[in-house]
Amino acid sequence: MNIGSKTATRKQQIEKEAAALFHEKGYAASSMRDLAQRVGIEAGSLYSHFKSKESILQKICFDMANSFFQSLDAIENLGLDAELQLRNAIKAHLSVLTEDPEETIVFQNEWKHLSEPYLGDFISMRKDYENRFRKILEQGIKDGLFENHDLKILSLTLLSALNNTSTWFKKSRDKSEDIGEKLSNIFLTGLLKQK
Amino acid sequence: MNIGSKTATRKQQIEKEAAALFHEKGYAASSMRDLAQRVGIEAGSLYSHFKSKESILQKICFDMANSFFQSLDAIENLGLDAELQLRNAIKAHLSVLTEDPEETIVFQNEWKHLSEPYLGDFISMRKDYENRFRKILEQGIKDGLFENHDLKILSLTLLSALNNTSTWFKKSRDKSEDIGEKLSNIFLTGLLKQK
DNA sequence: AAAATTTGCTAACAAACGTTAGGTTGTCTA
DNA sequence: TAGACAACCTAACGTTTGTTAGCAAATTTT
Repeated sequence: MNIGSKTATRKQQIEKEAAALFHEKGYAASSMRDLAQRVGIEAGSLYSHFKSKESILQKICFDMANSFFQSLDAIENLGLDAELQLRNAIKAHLSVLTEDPEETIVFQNEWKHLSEPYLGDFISMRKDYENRFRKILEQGIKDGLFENHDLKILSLTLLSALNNTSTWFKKSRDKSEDIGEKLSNIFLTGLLKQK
Repeated sequence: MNIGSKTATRKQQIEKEAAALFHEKGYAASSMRDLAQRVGIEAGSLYSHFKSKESILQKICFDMANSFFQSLDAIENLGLDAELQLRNAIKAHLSVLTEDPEETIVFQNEWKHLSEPYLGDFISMRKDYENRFRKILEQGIKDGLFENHDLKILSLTLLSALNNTSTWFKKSRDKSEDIGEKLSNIFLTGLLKQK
């Protein structure tokens, strides 16, 4: 059965190769023949594992979405103050992102090619996730810990900065936790030396 | 001749409509027949104005790139301190971005579909632009004005935050200068109230 | 050992794609 | 007014696309 094993199944191999291909060329410009060649099989054979091209994209997008969601679950309701909660959320987000950088980029850039009802589901999941980050920032402001910045701009800025790391992160060079700490410090203490 | 006039030429109209279409569906998933229908002509007629589909993308990408470059020219070598220089650079970048939000998004997301030598030119222009932002930050650190954050992470974070505004900016609702000031404050003073 | 399932191949389909050739119409220029 | 040119149309081209049907081999389950 090979469930939970370390040897990748064909299906997993296809998914991994698809993530790399979709990342490189974009979903729409990637053909099933392209993908098949990378895997080392014929185009038609892909349909023994996925029922359509879009279903591969769906798998990548929703697997990543679930990973990001779960990474936040472990942090909330721990009674931490806003600063620690934010530092942990940043660390958690980057941990998921750096584990699968190519899947993350596909998740970020290619979701618009999902068809309904997947598209709607995806968008609302994304909105929920943004809201959970916003809640942390809101709490920090309420508690008088954070400056009273514009909440919408603040949360979107933070998330865009986190997500952008996927474009330059290299597993062989960068450490997820280092980046997390540096990003946390940038946002928490700001650029100016004296206040 | 209509040069410099306010009535858009067909070519400009096609470019505008292409930006909207490429933004909505992505370059690869947008067909010339799609585009022609939006303009109100037949697909073949597009070739009286552009010699290929890619040449439309080239026009959009390099026009935007030039706009962003020029917006920085006016700021450098004015003898401003790093904080003011940064505030002005942010304002300038957002001014260009908010003037043509859809072109900006295409510029950001679809450049990978350029072929050589345009692709290489584009990438090096992008790198140059990033470096000019980095220089401002570097100067601020050297002068003891800014905290000694990781320069690479800092500059990429700042630019990603700026660029991300194109995804939610609405001309009817948002003011470019407001966003610039709020973003500047977030980055300059940070989240924490006391140091 | 028989049966069922998984995995893959080949060949082909209908549709959509970017692009071109050749012709028509209208408008500006000499 | 004659000619040049720009803008647009129709029709078609060769390619590539996602996907399916039918079949073969291998592997797993019963």
